[in-house]
Amino acid sequence: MLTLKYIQDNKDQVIERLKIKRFDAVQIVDEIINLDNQRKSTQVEVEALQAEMNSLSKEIGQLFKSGQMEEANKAKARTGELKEQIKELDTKLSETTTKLNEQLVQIPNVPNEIVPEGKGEEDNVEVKSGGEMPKLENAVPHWDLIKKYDIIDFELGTKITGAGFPIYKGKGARLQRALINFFLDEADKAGYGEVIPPLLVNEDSGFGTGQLPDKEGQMYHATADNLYLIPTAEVPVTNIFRDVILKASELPVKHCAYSACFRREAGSWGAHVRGLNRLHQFDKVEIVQVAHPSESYKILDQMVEHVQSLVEKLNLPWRLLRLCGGDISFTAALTYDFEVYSAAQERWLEVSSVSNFENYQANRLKLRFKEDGEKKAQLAHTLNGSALALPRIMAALLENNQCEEGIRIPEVLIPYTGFDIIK
RNA sequence: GGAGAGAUGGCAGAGUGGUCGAAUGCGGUGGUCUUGAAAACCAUUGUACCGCGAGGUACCGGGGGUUCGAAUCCCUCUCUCUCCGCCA
Repeated sequence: MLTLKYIQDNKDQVIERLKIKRFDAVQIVDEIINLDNQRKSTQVEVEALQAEMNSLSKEIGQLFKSGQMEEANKAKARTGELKEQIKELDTKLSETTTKLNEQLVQIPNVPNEIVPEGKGEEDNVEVKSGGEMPKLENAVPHWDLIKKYDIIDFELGTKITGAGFPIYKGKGARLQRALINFFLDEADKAGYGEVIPPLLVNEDSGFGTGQLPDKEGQMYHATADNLYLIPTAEVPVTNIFRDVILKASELPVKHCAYSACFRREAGSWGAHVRGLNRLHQFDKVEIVQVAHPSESYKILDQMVEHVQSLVEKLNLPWRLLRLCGGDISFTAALTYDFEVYSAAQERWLEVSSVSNFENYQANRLKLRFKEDGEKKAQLAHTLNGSALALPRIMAALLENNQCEEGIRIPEVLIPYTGFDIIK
């Protein structure tokens, strides 16, 4: 969430910039400022009373000690009213604080200046692109290829779990594992320390990265234990740093993680979601960084370059989009999407989303750092990106590399798969 | 799953109703000494909010209660450890 101070100091700017995210902040910002003023004045009142109570209690203690019972009891009588008042104001204070936080959490992150205006996908701006478009005639879509070569079985997954939980088989499973290992190795080379995080997280973690309370319905919820299945490794990995104060010299912290990801995708089924295009469970390698605020945009570029190197090594035609205000997520300040071209579907598929959250997540996480010699901790910046999400990469690889003999495996993956063609 | 013990500052570990935001040790930081370092010695060392400041308030796992007053007593939740059971 945004910090109160930022909202107070930049009220007009916040309202103006959030228009790009198509969020009308006029009313809520006023309400927040009002609530905070109310909170402050109530707090001042309570604390004055508490101070009085504290000193009175000390007096009483002294009186008892020196045996002045009568005086002591007289003083005790005075505390009753104070107690009442404190209790009343205390309730008011916590109510105000709760309301304030409820409002604060509802304001999206302020987009960076370079976020383009726009309503949705169609207004995203292409920044750059690369790779060669495959020249194929009568390209077969991946959902037919996987049947032909028996490498992924959707029906079997449906039987065992439900739609959107495919079973990878034989060379399909092997290719999946090859991609995971390739992505992890590349991340390792780029200096990202690997972690294997839990796949279920508690409520605090869901809140820390912004999935809760906003996107509650998007996550699978294990209600018996009140745990959520992670929609992305971003959640557990970023939450490593919840309530942490780092040294400035430790920044940036770089992590990567492979995990299965679980998404309910409620209400989002329809056209364009055949085959591997949209799943309830999928694999992804995620990269996460905690950065110094002065460096976070430089680091965002580095992360984009890292992802670019991956799609290039896989020989996939790619393009990089800067998300417009209408398409960028609630918590991000700036997001780049990578898309790869899928030859048979003749469309671009999103395979990575790389974002700078500035201090929006850090403020929820209480993730701070201290400058050398400084006493005051300040909020760090968090960033993350997919590097990469597997299913659509798989889809594009299968479709783009199909030929008479079978499906050719990209050079870089052969050491991982142990075969160079699926036939 | 059953029984018991526990949760205190970066760490270890005192503190069982007031003088406790909290002893002591270690660690960290600054300094003295030294050619430099180590050792020793001295000082300093939690977070947040309010206030221009002096200062005030809150926090001893979370929440609630008793009391004029709670780290300390009571209830409850979570977590950790030990033993038993089950188990990859």
